[in-house]
Amino acid sequence: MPSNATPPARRRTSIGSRRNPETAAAVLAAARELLIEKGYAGFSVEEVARRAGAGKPSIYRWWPTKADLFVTLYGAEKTAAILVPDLGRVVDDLTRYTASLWRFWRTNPAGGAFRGLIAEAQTSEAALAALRVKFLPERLEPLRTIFGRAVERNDLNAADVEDRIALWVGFNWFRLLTDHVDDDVQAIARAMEIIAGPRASGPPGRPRSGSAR
Amino acid sequence: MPSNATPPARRRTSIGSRRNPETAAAVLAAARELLIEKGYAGFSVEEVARRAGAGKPSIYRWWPTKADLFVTLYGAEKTAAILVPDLGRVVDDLTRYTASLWRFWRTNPAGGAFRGLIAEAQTSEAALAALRVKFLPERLEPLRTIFGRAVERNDLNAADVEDRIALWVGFNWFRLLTDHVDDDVQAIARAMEIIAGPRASGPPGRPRSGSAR
Amino acid sequence: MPSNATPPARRRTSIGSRRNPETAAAVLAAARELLIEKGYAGFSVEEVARRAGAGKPSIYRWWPTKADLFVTLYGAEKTAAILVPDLGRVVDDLTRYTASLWRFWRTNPAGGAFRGLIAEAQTSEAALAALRVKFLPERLEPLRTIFGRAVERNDLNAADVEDRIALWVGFNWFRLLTDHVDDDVQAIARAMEIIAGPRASGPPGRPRSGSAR
Amino acid sequence: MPSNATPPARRRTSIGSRRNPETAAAVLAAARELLIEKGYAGFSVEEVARRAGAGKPSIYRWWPTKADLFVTLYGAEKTAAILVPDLGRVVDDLTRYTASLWRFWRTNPAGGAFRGLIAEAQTSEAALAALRVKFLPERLEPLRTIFGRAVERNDLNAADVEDRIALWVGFNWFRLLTDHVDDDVQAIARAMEIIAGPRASGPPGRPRSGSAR
DNA sequence: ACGTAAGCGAGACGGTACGTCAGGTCTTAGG
DNA sequence: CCTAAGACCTGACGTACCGTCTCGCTTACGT
Repeated sequence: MPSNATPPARRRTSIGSRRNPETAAAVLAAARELLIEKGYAGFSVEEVARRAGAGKPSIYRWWPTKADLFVTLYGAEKTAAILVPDLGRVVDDLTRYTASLWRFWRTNPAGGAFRGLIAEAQTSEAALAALRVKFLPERLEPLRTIFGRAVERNDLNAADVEDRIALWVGFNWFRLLTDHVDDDVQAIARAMEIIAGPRASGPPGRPRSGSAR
Repeated sequence: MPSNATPPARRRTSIGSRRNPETAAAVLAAARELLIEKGYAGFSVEEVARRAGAGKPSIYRWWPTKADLFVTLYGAEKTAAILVPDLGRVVDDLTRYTASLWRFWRTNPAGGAFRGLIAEAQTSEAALAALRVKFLPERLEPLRTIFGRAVERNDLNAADVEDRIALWVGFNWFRLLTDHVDDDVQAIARAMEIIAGPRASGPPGRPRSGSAR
Repeated sequence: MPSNATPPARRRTSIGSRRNPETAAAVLAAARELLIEKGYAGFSVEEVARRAGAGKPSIYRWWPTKADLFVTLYGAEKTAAILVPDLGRVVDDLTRYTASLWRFWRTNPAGGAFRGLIAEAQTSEAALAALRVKFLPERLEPLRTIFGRAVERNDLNAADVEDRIALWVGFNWFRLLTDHVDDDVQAIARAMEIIAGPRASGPPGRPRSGSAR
Repeated sequence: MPSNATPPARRRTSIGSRRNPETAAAVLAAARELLIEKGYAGFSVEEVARRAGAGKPSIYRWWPTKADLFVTLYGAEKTAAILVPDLGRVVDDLTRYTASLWRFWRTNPAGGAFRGLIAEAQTSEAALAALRVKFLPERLEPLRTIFGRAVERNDLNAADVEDRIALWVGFNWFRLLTDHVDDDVQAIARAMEIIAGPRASGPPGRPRSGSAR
């Protein structure tokens, strides 16, 4: 995608009654830049339109919600970004994947886009729906893959997976939303060891032995 | 303080050169109601001022940021709300405490206030700082108590506590921000069992023996 | 022409390299209906195209200006609508003709079309020219006929006619533009008696013999 | 009123909870200029706000409708503009007053404002109401004065006045809306002679004694 | 008989303006 | 010196139309 965004943007003209991919690209490029420059605060559809040399209605035609724009933006960045590791041990996979994800969040506008999406979801019902229905299921695929392998290896109980995924997501959100997605791999690893660890079950008072799985 | 908030609010006048506690109360009451009625979306300082029969500047004088208002509001609600259970087993304590917290979030404006604070923190550096410095440490005291007891009982390693707290916080945020703070105690318990469970450590390929701590 | 306009409109396709009269008819029918339904306010080319099942460019091809559309529309309605009365007395002719015209304006889209044309002329130089050059002269023919007969009868001076026509036009516009084209024939008659009456001339101070009471 | 309008407009600061007259003045000045520069076409609240260095909401607060803005604008110009002549003969008074009015329309933005008001009334019900209720009655006072004197002199029948006023208004609108408010006093005088002349009444077929030329 | 030229529905596009909403600042008047 | 009140600027929101443009189709006409 050419960086034809910020200056008034070379004149694009309509290509008729089908969507103009150049326009879409220009909008996304402008949104990307804006996110880098100003973060989620200071992000506005108005400004995106200005930079992209697009009309606001053209943006609203394709992204009826700011959230939709963030989703697309995030998707565009994520494409071909993070490999799902397969190191034979679930904690290692989780740690590496999480560390990669955080690096991605730190170095791309994606992190900002995601923060924006979550913030938006607090304000708009539509954004919340987008987050829950369109975004999360798709983005959690890698996690399911990693945990799925662990289940196949009999390292984890299949019934646990959703709970562990919820913990993983929460951990990541917490760090992202408090702007703490650093590169402390040790800290990540420690959290992952708990997420992937055995349950603390058994009779009260005795935290149990031979626990999980 | 009388609940004189929502209707045009009985006329308050200045009480001279000292802060008028009635005004502060009316503002908080109005904010409270608004949060209950419409949630964080649909919350605006403008509307609070309208309901409280106060001027916006009066609000901004005492709560320079929306986030400050949320902090006060959340604090006012939480006070004297949730007991820290002591059932002798960390999972049980966590489960009960979490369930209580979620009920609190569902039934008080507190949930909305907290969502608002987090959302605000994505936009404003000041709010983020407030969230991290003033808010979180204070609100996590109960958790430290619960985990502290477990450490004393030798059920958990002291070095783990911060990691487990982070997981617990993330889990709660995730649920809150996706509007999923239901009363499924089973689900809570399952998550808590993982949070309080042993680590998955040990040599690669061997998911651990004699695991946690 | 079938009244196939408002519902999505039976599919018309091109009839080759000549103008498709069905399309023109559908556009005019849709414009007609829209004007009846909503009046000039609420009239938009967009909506006409929607109702006619026509493309906007097809409309702009044949009516480069909204004003042109109104002109056509008004012309189409007026055709074969109002007879020029010949009652032997100019006031009676004027009164009857004016009353007929107002009824026509009330019951046809014509009134809306004319209001639209005048309004458009305030915005567009082209529309103003159309109004002055194409429209007015043609539409005033009946008036010239009526006054012409009066001149032949020696009831009026030929030199007066244009002035009286201007007064008549103004009176009608005033009523149309303030949405007051009612059916109060008495009021019309009174105005016509003045328009067709003798001039108030004579030396200053002496309003002239036999004059106004 | 200083011409402090077009450049971003020297920074005005609020004077507290009472309307800022500087703002009102700046808005009106900007509107005035815009009307002169571009006429009614090309007039937009947006542009007025831009030039006045005012926020759109500030404008809408005080002039809820574009029409209201035109009314104020017209009023501001008219103030101290046209004297009501008293020459002893109604035709002379009308002619002189009308000629003055047209000159005023030609040389001030007022003409544009009035055209805008009328055009607006075709589009918005509110504007139409403003035109009929607020504007016209007030602006026709001079006419009532002139005709009132004629009635007192027994030159005219009191019952005629409203009809003659309607004709006068229509004549003026016609000329204004077709951009024909020239300075042909002869033409004005001829029209006024008819407006102020005797009625053409009497038995059908006999246009009444002493009548038309 | 067939290529070309035009008309057509469709609808995306860049724009401009609309009227509204909220944020946060400022000033007044008064206690 | 604080307070209530609300005007103010700013800037974004999402919507409605404007008039232009291009597509891909269909048809009639001229060769």
